Amino acid sequence: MENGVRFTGCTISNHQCLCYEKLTKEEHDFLNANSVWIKYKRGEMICKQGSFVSHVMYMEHGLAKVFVESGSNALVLRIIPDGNFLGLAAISEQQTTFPYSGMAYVDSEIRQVDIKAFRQLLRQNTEFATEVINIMSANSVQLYGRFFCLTYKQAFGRLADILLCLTDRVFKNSEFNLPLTRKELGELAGMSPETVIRMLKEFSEDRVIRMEGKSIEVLDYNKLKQISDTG
Amino acid sequence: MENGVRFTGCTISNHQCLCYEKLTKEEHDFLNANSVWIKYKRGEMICKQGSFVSHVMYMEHGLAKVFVESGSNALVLRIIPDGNFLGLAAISEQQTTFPYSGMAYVDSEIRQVDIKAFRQLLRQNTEFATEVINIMSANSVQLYGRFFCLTYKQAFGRLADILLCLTDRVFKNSEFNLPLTRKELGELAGMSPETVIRMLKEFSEDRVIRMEGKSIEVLDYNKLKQISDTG
DNA sequence: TTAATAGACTGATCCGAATCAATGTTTTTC
DNA sequence: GAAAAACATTGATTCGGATCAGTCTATTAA
Repeated sequence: MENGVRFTGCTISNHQCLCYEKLTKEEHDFLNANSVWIKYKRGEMICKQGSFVSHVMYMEHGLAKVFVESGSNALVLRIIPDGNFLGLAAISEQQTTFPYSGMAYVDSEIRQVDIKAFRQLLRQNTEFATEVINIMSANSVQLYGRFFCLTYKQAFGRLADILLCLTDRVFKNSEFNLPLTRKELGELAGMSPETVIRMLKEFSEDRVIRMEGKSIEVLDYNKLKQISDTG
Repeated sequence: MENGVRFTGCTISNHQCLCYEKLTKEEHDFLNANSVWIKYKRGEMICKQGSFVSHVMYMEHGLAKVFVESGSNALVLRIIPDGNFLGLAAISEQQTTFPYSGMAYVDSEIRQVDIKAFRQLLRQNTEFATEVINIMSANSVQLYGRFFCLTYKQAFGRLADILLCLTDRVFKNSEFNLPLTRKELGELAGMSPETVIRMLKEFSEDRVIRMEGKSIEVLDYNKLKQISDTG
């Protein structure tokens, strides 16, 4: 691949969120005093595109998608596992409304931090601000790759990307029980549910994966990588 | 449109870059002492995806594209007019190489700021850091819209977006002399050069635009907006 | 327990836009 | 100023994947 860069449609930023470690004890207490923790059930909306921003959201544990929608189309920007922010666009003073929606894939617990408190920490603790910049930067780079793949890769390459992302980053296991419908998988890979089904079937027939209802096992990891590269 | 959000494939972030105004006189001098100004001709590479990052780039005057590439495919992330950074991904300590390339559309002058000096200013001046966060945030939001459009809109809608972006934001005039080839226009709108030509011809026949070689005039702005919305 | 509904799957059809091929036109280059 | 190269244009063809329609299956609700 050219320029040492290999793009994938992977939906998870590979940045380890370290910003809380940059806070002093007092700042940490201040943060907690200005936080609430909310539980969401699978399918519940965590934030809604276009609504007013009043807080920053952090995934304590669970799994969620962050997506933009218009009409009947939805595009998943990224998926949020434990220990990540559901996007940080909200920290800009100019951004008064959410530019995306968030929805829980599984039962999840979210920490909401008051936006004013968060911004105050950004102003008073430079290390913290720098770390937040690092996170935003990593998110952007991840999105570039995903953007490229959804624009130029063919369907099977995009689906391979998502399967790799799920094994490598989300479930960290070659076998997993998918908490997503075929339609949701389609939103991730940028294709219709029917195409998802056909592609998965094809992967099964080629012994690249084994599939049984919601359970998926990656049998031939390298082949999947190859499909991702050439697709 | 739902949720008060209207996506366009527009390539320019609508954020006014204010971060230099946040600097003190001394910091400004420090910045200048750590800057060099470089002139690029049309078509010259300003930065190359995958190469080491040593500086932040700021467009003093000119026009450039920032794009990702792999194999023979290129995807324009955004275009950079006067007074904007060519992406800020470089300011993250984790990001040692450029995640994208930059190329001058027209003869341009770029200010290069030493990355260490820039990071120092980020650490010492919180207002400056906050403003940089605002810029990154605006860039992200702009990219979400562009991502959505290139994924879901049809070719004529995407091309309408680009034409609107060129009139409204780049040239700020309903008539302009396009410094881009059809191929470059295609990279912007995410389609092949042939499709660009066919669509432009169709727009001309429908009296939405007037076209004469490199010169384009938008005749029916509202129709173009409508095509952008429904496409 | 049954009805209702959402999701999974299959096959047939259609369409948007890429690709290919060929020609005309403009811009560079020597 | 001629040759070469890059770009613009047009038409024909192909194909990936969406859409549509229908069946089957698994949840969920009454």
